[in-house]
Amino acid sequence: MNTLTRRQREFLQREQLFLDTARQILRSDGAAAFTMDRIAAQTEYAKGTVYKHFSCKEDILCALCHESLVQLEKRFRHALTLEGNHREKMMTLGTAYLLFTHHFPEEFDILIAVRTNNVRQKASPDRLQQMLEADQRVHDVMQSLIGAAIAAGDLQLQADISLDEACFGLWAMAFGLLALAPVHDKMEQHDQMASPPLPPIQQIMLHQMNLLLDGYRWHPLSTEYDYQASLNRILNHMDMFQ
Amino acid sequence: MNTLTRRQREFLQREQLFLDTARQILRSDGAAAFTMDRIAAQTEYAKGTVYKHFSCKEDILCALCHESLVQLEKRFRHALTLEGNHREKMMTLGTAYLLFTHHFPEEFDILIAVRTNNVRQKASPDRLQQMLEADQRVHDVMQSLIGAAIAAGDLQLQADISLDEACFGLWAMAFGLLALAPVHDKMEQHDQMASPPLPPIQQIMLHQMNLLLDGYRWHPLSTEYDYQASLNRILNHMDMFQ
DNA sequence: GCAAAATGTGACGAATCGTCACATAATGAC
DNA sequence: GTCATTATGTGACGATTCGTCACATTTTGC
Repeated sequence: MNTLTRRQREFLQREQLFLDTARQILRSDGAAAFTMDRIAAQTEYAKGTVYKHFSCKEDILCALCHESLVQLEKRFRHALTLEGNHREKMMTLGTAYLLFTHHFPEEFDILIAVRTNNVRQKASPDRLQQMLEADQRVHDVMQSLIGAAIAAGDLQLQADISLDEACFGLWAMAFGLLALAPVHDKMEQHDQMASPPLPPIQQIMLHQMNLLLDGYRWHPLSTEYDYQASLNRILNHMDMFQ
Repeated sequence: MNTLTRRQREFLQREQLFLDTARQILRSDGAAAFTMDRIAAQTEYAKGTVYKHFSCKEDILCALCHESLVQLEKRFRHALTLEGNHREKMMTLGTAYLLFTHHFPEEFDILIAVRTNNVRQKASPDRLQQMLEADQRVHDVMQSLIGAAIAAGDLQLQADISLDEACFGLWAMAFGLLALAPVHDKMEQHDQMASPPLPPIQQIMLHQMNLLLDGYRWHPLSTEYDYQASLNRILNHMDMFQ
């Protein structure tokens, strides 16, 4: 038996409806079309009702971001089930992140926008906290993998680097690559039409992660193992998320 | 003799006044106070006049971003004059970036916001192009350093990694670290009050760059040289920018 | 069946964007 | 110097969107 009353359940359901609608608007018509009125109109509720759930627009953004992070966590957890060594699993995490941002560029835009003070100041503390916790859970998946690699002897962190810091560094690298990739692509296109096309972001990510992980001395090193060859297996493994 | 007429000069001067004012508003009162009306009022021009210069709000953002990138380029060029090996110079670039973002967090917020499609779609193509070019010039500084390191034999890129890609990877790492650092700090604070304080972002950046550059096999490696000891020298060198 | 509490509404004021018809000033031809 | 033409400057305006609130409706508990 459910511990919630019908009304409470309805409330939660409605909240979900608002979020689903908001996300759909964002995906199909972009950030410009993302207005409170539009959400209200499309769900056939009044705007006041939307505000019963969310303190402001940025609050919805944070809620969406929270959901995205949950999605990402799901993908990350699946990524860890890949058959392979720990470093391949780490690469799978990177790939999962990459696929996610490419499939839902608008969502990734939110993940970026949420980094600015402006958004964070407006959103409600509760929602912000929830988001941080989801963020933490994503990190936890990475941490568990790094921990496993250490336990298995594939990796040995330098004394002055904590597990958390290692995790943060890898995360930041992936985020930076994905956030800057679109612009980088554009610059390349403008610069030189005739030159060979830049290796796609996927290739870049493989390279850069290999370099960073080699820096960590995470075995087997890229000189000892053909990670390029793992790529198809990894992509196959993540295929179920389209 | 100036090739511009008085009016053209006045026009440019006024444009600069608008930009300076916009930046000042942003720094002192934050993004929320950043409105076209406010800029017009504070410069004692009419709003229409502002729109004679900028197609929209996002256009100003891009112009500010452009200026910030020019600033950054200046600091980067100074960073290269450090006495030391090439890798220390690269670390100085990272430090310059870090100091810049810490001194002007609002400006960095712009640099982040400008990554989202929403902003890029609204800004005028001209302004966007200008910004990309400034971005490119910053990259060029990095590239020249990497090139010098290669020429000096400190670094040898793998065959499948272009100079441009290497540059992009380093840039992305730094950007990611700096963009995510504030949130990371907050998460740490929430999680565990009693634990030792996280190494500040400066320390993290040193570590992560060391790891990545070790991955590149950029000599001298962090195991062969005490880069921790270089830090003060680097900070001193960049002191002139406060 | 009714009072109190919870929920839902949409008109409203405020803020801001970007435009435009008109005002004012500068320029240059004569 | 005058005047037509061009360039520049203005701020009222319509449109959009945010977030609020007094009131309407529904549900709940008794």
